[in-house]
Amino acid sequence: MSRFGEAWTEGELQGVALLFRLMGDPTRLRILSALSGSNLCVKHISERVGTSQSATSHQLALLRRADLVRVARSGKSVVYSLADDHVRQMLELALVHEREEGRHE
Amino acid sequence: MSRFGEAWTEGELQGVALLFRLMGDPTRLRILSALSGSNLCVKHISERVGTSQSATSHQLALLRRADLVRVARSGKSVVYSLADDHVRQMLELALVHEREEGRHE
DNA sequence: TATTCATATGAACAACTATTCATATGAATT
DNA sequence: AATTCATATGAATAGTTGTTCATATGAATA
Repeated sequence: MSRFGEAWTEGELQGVALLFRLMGDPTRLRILSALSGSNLCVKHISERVGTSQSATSHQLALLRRADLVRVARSGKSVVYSLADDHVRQMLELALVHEREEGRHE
Repeated sequence: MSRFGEAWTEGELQGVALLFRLMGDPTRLRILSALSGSNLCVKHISERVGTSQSATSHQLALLRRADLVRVARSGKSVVYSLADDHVRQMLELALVHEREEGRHE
């Protein structure tokens, strides 16, 4: 479990880098964090996160393309949810790490 | 375990965002991936990752400040290692996620 | 089918960041 | 103490990216 370091192909490395990069933006992280609580439509995400409809949609498109979130239509609105449990686990791990290092007031 | 979404403070959010952002750069990810195999000095990291000594050192400084890696002097060289097991786990989770989604050739 | 409402998309600009090149630092060895 | 070798740092530049504003799309309802 500790020696998977050498096994990365170039494609995997780029993919994982993209994944982390996408999670590393405050707006997108807020979106993911919101979605970790409940599935939400774009409007609600936008309100909750505090970003414009357009900005929210742009970011959701990125998250969608990277399979970090899933989409489903419900009536007039489009509902987003976290792609799977890995995403949830990564968010949680990062939070735990952050709290342990404790570099925030 | 699935309802920690609301609990994020601003400081935590920024901290976690920084964490992911740092892991989201190909060069830094290569560094972390290399360190997940074994502890290495700057020179060896530089060779292994294929970046200049300067670039490597700059990136290591960022990783160090965010507590993603640890430092120890050994003779003339400075040896870097992953900060803790959370980092290793995050790398592994991301890789698993990436492989499952399988968007790489 | 016409209209509406929610979401998506495109172009452009501002802000951020990774690398390079040059040089500084500083522990270890002589 | 002087020198060397590994690492760190600073400034500048080029490339990347998030937001805004304007507008397009398109499913759902009347």
